[in-house]
Amino acid sequence: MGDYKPQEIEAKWQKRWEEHRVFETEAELGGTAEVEKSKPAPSKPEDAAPGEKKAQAPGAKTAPGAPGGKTKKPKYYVLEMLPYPSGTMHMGHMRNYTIGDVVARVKRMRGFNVLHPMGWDAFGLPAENAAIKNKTHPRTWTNNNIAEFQRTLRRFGFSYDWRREISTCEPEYYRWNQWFFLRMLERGIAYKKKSRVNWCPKCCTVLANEQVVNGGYCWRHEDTRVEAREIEQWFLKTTAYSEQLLEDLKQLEGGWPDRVIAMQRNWIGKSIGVKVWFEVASQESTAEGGQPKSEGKNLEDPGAKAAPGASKEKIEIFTTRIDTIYGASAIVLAPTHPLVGRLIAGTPGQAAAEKKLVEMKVSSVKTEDIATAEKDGFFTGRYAVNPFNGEKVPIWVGNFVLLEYGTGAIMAVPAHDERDFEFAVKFGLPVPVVVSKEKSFSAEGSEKEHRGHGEEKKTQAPGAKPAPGAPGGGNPSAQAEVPVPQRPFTEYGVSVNSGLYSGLKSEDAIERMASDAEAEGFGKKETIFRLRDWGISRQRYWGTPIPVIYCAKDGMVPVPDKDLPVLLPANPLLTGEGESPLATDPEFVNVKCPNCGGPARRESDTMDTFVDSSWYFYRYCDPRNDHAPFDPAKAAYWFPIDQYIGGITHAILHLLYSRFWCKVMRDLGLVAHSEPIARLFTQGMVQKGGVAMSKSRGNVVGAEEMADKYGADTGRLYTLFAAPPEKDLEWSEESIEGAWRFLNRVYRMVEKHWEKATAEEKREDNAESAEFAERKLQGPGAKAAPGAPTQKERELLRKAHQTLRRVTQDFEGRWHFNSAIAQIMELVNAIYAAEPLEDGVRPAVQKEVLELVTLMLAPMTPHLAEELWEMLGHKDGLWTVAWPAINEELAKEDEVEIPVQVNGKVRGRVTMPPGAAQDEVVKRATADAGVAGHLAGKTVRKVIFVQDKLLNIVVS
RNA sequence: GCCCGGGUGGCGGAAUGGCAGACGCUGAGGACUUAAAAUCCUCCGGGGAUUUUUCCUCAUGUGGGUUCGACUCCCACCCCGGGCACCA
Repeated sequence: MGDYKPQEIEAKWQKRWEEHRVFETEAELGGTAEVEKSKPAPSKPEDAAPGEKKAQAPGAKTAPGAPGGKTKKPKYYVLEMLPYPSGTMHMGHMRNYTIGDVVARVKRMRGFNVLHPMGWDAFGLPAENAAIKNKTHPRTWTNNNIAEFQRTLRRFGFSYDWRREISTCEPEYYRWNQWFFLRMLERGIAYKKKSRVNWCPKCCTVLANEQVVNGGYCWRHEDTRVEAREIEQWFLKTTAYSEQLLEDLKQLEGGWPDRVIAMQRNWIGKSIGVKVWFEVASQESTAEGGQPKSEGKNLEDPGAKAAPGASKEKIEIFTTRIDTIYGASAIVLAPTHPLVGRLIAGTPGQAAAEKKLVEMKVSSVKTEDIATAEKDGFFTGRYAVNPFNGEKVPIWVGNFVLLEYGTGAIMAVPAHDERDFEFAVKFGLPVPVVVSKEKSFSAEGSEKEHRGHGEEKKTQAPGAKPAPGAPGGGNPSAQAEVPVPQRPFTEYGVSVNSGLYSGLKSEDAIERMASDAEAEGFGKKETIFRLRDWGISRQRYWGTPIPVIYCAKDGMVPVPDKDLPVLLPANPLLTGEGESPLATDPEFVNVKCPNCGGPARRESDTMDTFVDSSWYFYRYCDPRNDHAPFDPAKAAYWFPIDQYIGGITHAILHLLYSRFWCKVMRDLGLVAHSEPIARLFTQGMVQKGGVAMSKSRGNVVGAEEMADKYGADTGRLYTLFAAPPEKDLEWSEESIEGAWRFLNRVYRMVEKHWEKATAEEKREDNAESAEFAERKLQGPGAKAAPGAPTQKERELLRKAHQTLRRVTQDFEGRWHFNSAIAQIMELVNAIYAAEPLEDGVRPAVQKEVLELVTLMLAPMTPHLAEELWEMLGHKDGLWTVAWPAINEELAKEDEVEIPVQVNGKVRGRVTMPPGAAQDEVVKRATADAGVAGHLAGKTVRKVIFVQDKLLNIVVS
């Protein structure tokens, strides 16, 4: 007799699991041993490499990957997101891995060949920064952290196949990043371009757009504003897959949380519209006084004719609402638009415009302001011609137009766009209405066929003075036939004041006008995406070197496959400032050209670490392959991932890049599928004091300290019980005490009965142990104890099997681990309530009930469950036992209590055998005094009867 | 502004059309103990009636609706959290 000592129990079973290689996958393909034969992960300074120590454990079962041992089990791939080994493991990690581990263990008990691997997202800035600070090597820092993190993971008994461990900073891994890069380079998916980039002065490196958060701050340093710089960068053409990335989201519906799909869709940002070219009117024409020409779609501008030598600039705009083009009262260019300089050259206001432009360019860098900034802009002094009606519209520059999106130029339609309306109000541009909500109005408006007079309908924005560029200003007789809108009307309606198109519904107008624009040669239907290409260049040391060489003679030359991997130099000079550390290392940089053998220079950028995590889950299928990233046959067996589990923080970046990578691999012929992850689960955060745990807030609870205090099983149980897994979890010391008490209560319960139960049972049946396990696999039919069961036995067995039914459901379907635990607690309470068990419950039944409790707890508190299983007299580990089958016969109720309602209020209860017919229930119910009282003197209108559930008598 | 979540006792939460508050925490009381801890047992949403057993009534953010019956479904609104945001 002793107490529950989690530390002892946990160490004992972890050792045994390892000896018996319990968590290793079975061979997915016939033939060779899969993982063992290959080399262990190299260059781990202290930690013994995985795969070594279990070579010949005494009493080990046949190696799962033994030759010819192809498994017949169905596969199941469950994966938690690759951790960055930042040192200590906190409760957020712990919760993530606990959920995954329960799933993995349940699936194993249900007869699946489970792949449940773990590895390290080992490249990245913190290692480099720590190395600079502590004057160590990033590899040393990283590997120390990995060792620490791994020790903690093992302490929690997570059921990983450690043979498959990978670390992305090892050349054996990152050489395949380089290999993929070269394949992408061959296909034009990887390319280099000069671009304005986000520069974090703290990281001293370039950030991806996605890494810029909160409107202009570094995602790592939320207090540091990102600056803009122009640098040559490597990009991966994610935009080549925009349409597929969007389209294939449909495949994920049902398997992924709706909000993640929504966020991805939002991020990709598809817009269907039209590009339209507006010709720029010559300056002479502008000087003429700007009387617009009204020859319909003949675009020849008189000014342009008058000066045939003048170049005809065209401004390309993009719009999703071409139906509003008759309401365009300006063209607005981004301040950084390349045409701006040429347009203002030679205009009277050139000097002022240039000054203004500089101001706007500076302020637009401060992205923080953009969201809240007031609309700003200026008139260039030039006009463009609306190709639909030949009308001249002023060309403006506006701070709200982004060069990066669309064409960097828009047509401003104030009457039908919020943003344009705001701009027009501020600068006094006209607000011509060209879409009406009502049909009758449109008929009226479309009567004037001479489009050239469209401007007569234009009205000044309320309270605004005519702007210099407002054509309405040149027409003093303009009068408001159409009321000045107070708000822009942005919905679809019916076109008005739109020439030939007046009277059309917006949908039809868009279609017709787009087609006409194409036919006339001044427009093109176009779909644009918000998604940008993925900038992967980083000017840092601790990442994958980009395998490219620059030769004075041959230009850019890819590193040949045979020369991979391009290794990181062993001893970099890390300062954290200035140029990339690789660029200043002559041994790394100076290289012979692979083509001509002449002197050349190596690329010194390294890759974004999101590259590492975009395909790592394929490597787990074949982690030691040294001639390919993985064997396609193995990936075909394991993929797609059946269940991926991680934080919502990766809803966009990591998952989008992973989806992109998969499609590239598909096009390379490596995989046949288009989506790598069939099901995604995003667990909630662990909070303390209502906020996420973080070092800066100082509210972190370490996994290690919790294991010290209560043991791993209590920690696991607590995180599962305290909240449903998708919701945030508020850390509570009191609640964890509750979990601890419960496990002690279970332990005491089993301890009290095991000795007697097993001893007596041996007399009855000394082959019980083996047979029990066998029976579990065969399904229902608890071994009938000789003689008729007692009432107490029936009740206990019923409760046990009912619990099993609910717990099975909670594990399989909804992942309501908290209510599964609540059910088991109820069962344990029922067993306590039935004490003394000796009184009326035979040992075999005692044992059956206790075994069910143990088996149901096994996925959640595996160490304790193993210990209890052993206490209950089993020689073979619990890991050999299948999930128990529900015995519906035993679970069935003898009688049910049916609430009886009168007019929907419970007025009594009757106890009936299950399946009792309505007549009988009504008969019994009306005999009930409480019910009868409410029926007296009333007429029964209706009787609602739900078998075994409820009776409702409606009276009046 | 747009798009997602969410709102139930002192607290975490359960119930997805059928007895609201399972299970746990906290709190109160009792048993055991010289005592404490641990353990075991009982009670614990508000209001009211009743000596007690018990009964009535209100209650799942607010207001409507559908239904014999609504935490659950529908409409409108309020509040909280998250994501996106001059996206043309």
